Amino acid sequence: MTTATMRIGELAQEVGVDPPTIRYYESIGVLPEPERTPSGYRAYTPEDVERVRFVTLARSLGLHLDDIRQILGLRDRGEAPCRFVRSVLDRQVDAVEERIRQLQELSMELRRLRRKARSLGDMASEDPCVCHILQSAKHDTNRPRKGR
Amino acid sequence: MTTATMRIGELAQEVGVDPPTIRYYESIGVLPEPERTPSGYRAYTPEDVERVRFVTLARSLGLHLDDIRQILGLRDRGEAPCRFVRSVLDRQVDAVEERIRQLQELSMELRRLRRKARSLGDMASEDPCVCHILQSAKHDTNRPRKGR
DNA sequence: CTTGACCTTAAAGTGACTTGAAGGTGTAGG
DNA sequence: CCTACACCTTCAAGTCACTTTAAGGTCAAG
Repeated sequence: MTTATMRIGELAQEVGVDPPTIRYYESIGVLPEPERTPSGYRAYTPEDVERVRFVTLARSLGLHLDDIRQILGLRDRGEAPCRFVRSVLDRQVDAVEERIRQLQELSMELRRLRRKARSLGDMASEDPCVCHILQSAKHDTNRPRKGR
Repeated sequence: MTTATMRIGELAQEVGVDPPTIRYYESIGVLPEPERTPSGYRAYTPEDVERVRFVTLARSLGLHLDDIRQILGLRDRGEAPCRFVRSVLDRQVDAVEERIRQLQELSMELRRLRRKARSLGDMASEDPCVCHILQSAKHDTNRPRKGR
């Protein structure tokens, strides 16, 4: 029995990602180096489809590729990743909810500024300050930088 | 009357950013090239403090440096940036609220998975699938990629 | 005259890709 | 057989908003 293999484009289409993304995952060790056809094309198996699908699923939950690599690494070594997955999930819930709180504060501030902007009309360009609208914002309520 | 100038470290401390950040802003044209002392140190004026403060304020509202550069550019050419600021604000409110919606969906999904993970306990590592917990997630409810 | 805090530049690293250049492969049509 | 054309290959650079590192110059205090 010979296993049916597919090239990178077919795998990509199957899962719904771009071929360069798959090559990128391979380059950082999230996907193993696949077999090659005699002419050097990557030849993927159905298990690879499953693995890439898992990666995109985990990414859509906001997990870092670093965590995903560790989960897959555990599996590859025959260990159940449950304990690790639970801790990642805990961290992720906290991070997402913290981000939501920040964005809700930001949203209120933006709406306040927009209301003010609409009521104010255009300012004279001779005015010395950069922007009356934005400068009436509270400073530093939101300092995220990190976090999806 | 000679204007008191300050070096980059003083400006940075005043506003609460790192010196490299100020040099970065200069390199992308958000800040103009400042005067230099005879030995080559950047010499900033109080107006520069105001300008950097404005940039950090706008950044804390989530505006892109690209938009901020445009706002400052308008001002530099003597035009009032009000109209542009209003359109940026409109876009930003929409973007932030869309992001909040995505994260709220994501948060619910993550909590669902975590509940399941806790009730499930550890799986046998002989199990063929990568991760029962994560694989029970709905696929593709959230495809952000972009957006702070 | 040395120590230490500050400054300079240029380059590389971050995360998760995307885009581009330059070229090889494979197949269908004329 | 030749030529389009879609697909594949690698490597490098671009994205965004910085942060970090390296290698060196300046300046005041002790």
